[in-house]
Amino acid sequence: MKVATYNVNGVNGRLDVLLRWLTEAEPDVVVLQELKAPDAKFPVREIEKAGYGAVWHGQKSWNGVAMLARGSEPLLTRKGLPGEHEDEQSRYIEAVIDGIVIGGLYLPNGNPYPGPKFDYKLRWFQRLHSYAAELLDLEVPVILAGDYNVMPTDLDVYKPERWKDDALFRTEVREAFRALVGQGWTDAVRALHPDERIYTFWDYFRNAYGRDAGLRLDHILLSNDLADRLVKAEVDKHVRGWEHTSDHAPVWIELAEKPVRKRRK
DNA sequence: ATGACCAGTGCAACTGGA
Repeated sequence: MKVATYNVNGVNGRLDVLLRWLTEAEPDVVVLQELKAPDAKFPVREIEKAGYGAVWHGQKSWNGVAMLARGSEPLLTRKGLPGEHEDEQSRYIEAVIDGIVIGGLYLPNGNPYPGPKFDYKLRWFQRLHSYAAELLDLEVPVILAGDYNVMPTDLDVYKPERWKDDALFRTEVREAFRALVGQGWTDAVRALHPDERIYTFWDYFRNAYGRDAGLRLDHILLSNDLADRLVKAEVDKHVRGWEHTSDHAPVWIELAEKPVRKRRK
């Protein structure tokens, strides 16, 4: 089973790029972020034509998340995170596919630091932390994938010192990510590539992609039983080099049918 | 330190992104 996360940066504006990648990569499940479209403008017809069932949680102009399943309909279980009733930003969607609970998320950017947007990011992180713990308590296979808008360590940034006061790299935010993973999640890409510089985002400015001045922002977290089934975790970096493309590249994992590794600890 | 590039909205020139 191949599960991917992709910040498309406009699902309609870049529909050609999304469909091209779906055809090429053939993922079984995809969580999408930054739809930048209200519910009524989600391109369900084109996505179904490509062979995918879909659920989505849109919003006018900004944010927006979706989940696609190849050859089936995701069973929607949640839109939005609990804990802040007045939160109107579409940043979380959850569905069950093949017996796996899959959460697709788009964590707030949080810039500029300091300020209300940064505070909202930390609150959102705290809500995710609480809800993620509830998911683990269910003792079913769970994936939390998406654009976390955090580089977890120095290895995930082309030039760490330049980013230390940015909302994507502030100590509080890295600490929040570390605490989340510490609940018992596995960062799939890092688990299989512990020492590699791997990026998932390259700025449109300053020829960032050409210089490989990237950031690792998109992560796939696995509950323990799924971590045991992890066989591959990669970034489709070449997609960032396509014409008219998103500033993020798709990230994906391959899960075996049965456990392939021993439980750590 | 700044600005470089994008999409969306809506028709000029902003906001938000990271």
